[in-house]
Amino acid sequence: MDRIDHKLLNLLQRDAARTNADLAAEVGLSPSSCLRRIRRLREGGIIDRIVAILNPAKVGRVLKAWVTVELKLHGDQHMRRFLTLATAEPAVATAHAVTGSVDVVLMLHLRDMEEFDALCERLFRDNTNVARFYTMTVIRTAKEDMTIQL
Amino acid sequence: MDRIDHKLLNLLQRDAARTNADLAAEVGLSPSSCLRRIRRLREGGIIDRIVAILNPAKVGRVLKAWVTVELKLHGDQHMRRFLTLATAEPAVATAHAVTGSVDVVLMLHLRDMEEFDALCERLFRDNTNVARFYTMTVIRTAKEDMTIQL
DNA sequence: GATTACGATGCAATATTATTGCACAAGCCC
DNA sequence: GGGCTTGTGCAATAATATTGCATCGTAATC
Repeated sequence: MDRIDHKLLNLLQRDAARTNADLAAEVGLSPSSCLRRIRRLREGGIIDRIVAILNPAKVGRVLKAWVTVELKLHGDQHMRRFLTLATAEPAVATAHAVTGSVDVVLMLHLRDMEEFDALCERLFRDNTNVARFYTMTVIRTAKEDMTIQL
Repeated sequence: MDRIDHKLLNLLQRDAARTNADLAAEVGLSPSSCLRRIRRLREGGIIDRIVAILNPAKVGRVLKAWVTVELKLHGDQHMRRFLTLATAEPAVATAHAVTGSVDVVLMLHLRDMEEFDALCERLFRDNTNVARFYTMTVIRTAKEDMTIQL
């Protein structure tokens, strides 16, 4: 993991559709060396996967929201059960168990408020283990990378 | 945007490194047709970009945390200024202005607590416009897709 | 109902790109 | 220095993407 690897990772996090020859030129290597480095990064699990990022608005997911959740019962079983419920929902993009004033943080990608309402019904109101939840609707997205600057 | 497009998008969100022939077989199309669909999806902006997702732990970003921020002054200028500060930080993965009990939600990818401390110093304590901030450290990640199920 | 126009499809040819074998050079340990 | 490992570039090869073209199905128009 030297300087060139870092450079490659930064480039690939921005655009992984470029040709290998292109990348090689930018980092100052021959295509074959460059390819071998990238393969090493993939096989070593440094690069977890290559994915397509969709434009949420163009596929009808215009609303984004954070929801923080307080559970009533905090045992591992109860936490696990709630997380299972949450991850099963297509609208739930991320679900994390956290420390702090709440127990779970969810990120939602929604079509409209109706979908949100339905989701709440399933996830919060029916489930007796949710003590309280706080919704934060996104007004503006200033940054949204899964990128890790190296 | 028919059934096949949806299928392609779902597959590409999971793994965009597959060969076109592979994808074509899975959705039941010839390679050429499949390729033309994918190109249309890219050119139409449905597919925003293709990126490499790194394994945070393998590049030394072992801590993940959410921080919700309350600002003192809520004008557009002040909001904008804070978001600019935040997005400039490499450790800040996402930054959103939101409605609700707080004004901004940040997602952080951190090396260690020292980095967190330094970040707080720059972003929260020095900046007089932050009234309060709440840190939620991630214990467990149950789901973390940027994927949008279609 | 026939006809036209349009878009999507598959096949085959071609162009691009990834991949591998190999020889060489740099760094490192003994 | 000698042997070892690791990374490199070049050139040949394999794999893959891309394009041109004929065809098919569908829907709109007359």
